[in-house]
Amino acid sequence: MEVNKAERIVIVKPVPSRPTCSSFRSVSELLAGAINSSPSNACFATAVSAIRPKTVRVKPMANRSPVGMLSSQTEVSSAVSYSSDKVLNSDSKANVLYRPLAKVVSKTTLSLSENLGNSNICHQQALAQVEASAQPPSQFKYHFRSDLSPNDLHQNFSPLSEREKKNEPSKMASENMEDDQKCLPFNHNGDRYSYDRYNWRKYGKKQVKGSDYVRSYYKCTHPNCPVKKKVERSLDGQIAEIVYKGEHNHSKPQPVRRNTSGGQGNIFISDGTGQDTNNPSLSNQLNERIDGSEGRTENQIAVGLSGKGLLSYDPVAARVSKFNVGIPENSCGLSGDYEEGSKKGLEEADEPRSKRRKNENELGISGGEVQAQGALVQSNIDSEIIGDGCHWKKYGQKIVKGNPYPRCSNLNCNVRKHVERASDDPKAFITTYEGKHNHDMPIRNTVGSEPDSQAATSKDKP
DNA sequence: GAACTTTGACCCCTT
DNA sequence: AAAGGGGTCAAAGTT
Repeated sequence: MEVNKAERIVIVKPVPSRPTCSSFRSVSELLAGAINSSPSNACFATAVSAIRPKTVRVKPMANRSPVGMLSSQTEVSSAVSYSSDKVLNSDSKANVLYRPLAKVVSKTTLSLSENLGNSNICHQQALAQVEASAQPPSQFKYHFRSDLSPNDLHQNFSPLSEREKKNEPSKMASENMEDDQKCLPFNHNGDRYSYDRYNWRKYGKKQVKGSDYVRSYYKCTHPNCPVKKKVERSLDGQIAEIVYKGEHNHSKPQPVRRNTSGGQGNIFISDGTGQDTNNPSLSNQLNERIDGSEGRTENQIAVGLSGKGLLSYDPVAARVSKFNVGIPENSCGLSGDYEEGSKKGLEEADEPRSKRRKNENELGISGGEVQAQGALVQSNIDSEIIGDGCHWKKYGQKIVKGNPYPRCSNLNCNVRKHVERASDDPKAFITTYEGKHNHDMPIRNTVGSEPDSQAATSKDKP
């Protein structure tokens, strides 16, 4: 990878602000609405919490970067985000990492995914994004954002098998809440798995100066493992950024395979080939992507994820893949850090931690992974109306310097959307938004679009 | 009582 | 050299 030291690395870190929403609804209402209402319900997005960058933090990283930090800026930058036409070069010090604008998973998508009966859509998308960005980075920084709460997403993407067992809509909300706990990524030892399948222990928490973010510090619980990660979350618990540091000196915790009566796998993907999972292909994907984004020296993974977009693992994921409804184009409610995201959901679920832990122990897959899986319900990128509910017109395309990803810039009103995708994998893509819509979103009635909406914009609408 | 999180304080690095 | 902020520690609190 080519290194351009003349350039500087700049991380633009917007500070989120909440758009006002005249029609607030309770979580249960949202859930109910997501489950029962039609896909075209534009209000869903409105109801979903959203974070929109209000200001930006420009943080020169060159000096502070640990060894190897951002050394593969190419992947990082390109994979994460863009600033207009600035080409983000590898190790470039001039790279600009934009924190993607908050996005909302449209009701349409939720409905669709529900129809598909899987919870992997978002997860796959996340994986795709990660994969797209997961070049051999020494430093990784993923930026995913979503406006869905763990419950929001999870509720709507609950596993098919789970739904099949539940016939009473009125109970779905509460039961799904419970499912959240059941789907916590914990290993058999009770240690908490993150989406990355490592175990983390929180050792610190701080309010990020000059922003609304709260930063949590985690250490890998594996003995002598030097890996740490810090997770930034907005006040409402949404994960804004995850940064990994260090290299694991051990393999990922071995998953415990369990089968429950409901046919819920709750299985962790093995470190190897993934053959011991219900979905080998998926497993491979996960491993590849996860491996590609983690465990590298001084990796900095700022994953734009939705701490709230948690989903339970659905062994039926394979089914989802079959549907492959479309090409993901954005980061829907991702849970790069399942641990973080799930926590919020758990707290909201108001369930005793002891119980949570118990449930957690029964699970092997991280919600983040699942969530990413679920992100695949997307429309084609070149569609005039993309999943974010807005019209987009492709006005350019270029090969990102330093990597093979073509980059498209869609222009609409004041908003630009950059979509980066791997040439060899149409599912691997990174979407970055710039600017703010100055108009209402077109109303769609079609199912099949995806959750690629910009939260604030959507929320401002009635 | 164990395990984990929270939180204030401290240390160190950067500016 | 001083101030400010980030990262870490460790006691207290929570489940």
